[in-house]
Amino acid sequence: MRYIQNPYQCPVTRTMSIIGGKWKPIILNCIGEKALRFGKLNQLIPAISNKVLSNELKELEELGLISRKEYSELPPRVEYQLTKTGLSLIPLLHELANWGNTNLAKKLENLVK
Amino acid sequence: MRYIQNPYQCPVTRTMSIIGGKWKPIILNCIGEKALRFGKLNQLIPAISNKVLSNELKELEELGLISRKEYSELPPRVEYQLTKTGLSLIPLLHELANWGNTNLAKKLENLVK
DNA sequence: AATAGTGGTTACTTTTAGGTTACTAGTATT
DNA sequence: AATACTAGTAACCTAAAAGTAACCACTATT
Repeated sequence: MRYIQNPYQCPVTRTMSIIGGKWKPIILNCIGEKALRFGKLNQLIPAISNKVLSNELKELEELGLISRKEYSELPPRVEYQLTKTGLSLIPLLHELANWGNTNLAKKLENLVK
Repeated sequence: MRYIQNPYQCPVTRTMSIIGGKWKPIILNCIGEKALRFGKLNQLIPAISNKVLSNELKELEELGLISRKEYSELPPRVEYQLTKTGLSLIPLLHELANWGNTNLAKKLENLVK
């Protein structure tokens, strides 16, 4: 693999830029196979602000990992779902989680806020 | 999985905190099966400054992903190698790279600097 | 008439990651 | 006597990510 020394061309770093944020893996995992509304996501992830949630959802949509369906009702209803690409990421997220649980559980306990 | 809504307790986010930086996956991948000196790493990854390289290596060492061997010679010689844990991460990095190449190649072309 | 619920936006501030440049100690070389 | 080599460190700076708090339109409910 060439150019791997440059983050902008490193495929791992590029993948990270999609799932590496503070909230993206959590959001993707929360949605899972379901269709969730904005408010529901906000409930499930109470520590995220609606501004950040809004941003992350927009980015995930632009990247083609989630789809946004707006129903013209009142009060408004918007549902978010994983796309096929988004779904294909879930097993990888679980592998990452497993690796972390196996190899870093002790090291990272003190990181927990 | 409980508490996944809080990044500090989310196993994916915790794993990300290890491999999610701009340089860590590149460094891990460069070392691979070899034992590399500081200067050699700096050559292989010319875009990283020695301050940042030094920091990253320290963090990777603290996390138990690489080992640092100092030879008391003059001029000094220090060699970095992946630990068993570090080596176990390599296949995961490749999976991430493959996923990105398959699913994001087009989306991310414009991100390349 | 006021309040609540929905899915956000706006403006501003703080935090964190990463970058730049210069510098160090000790010896060997020219 | 000056310079080079190694593996860094120190002080400072910048840009991006994330957080905070207030606000919006529209309708339904009390």
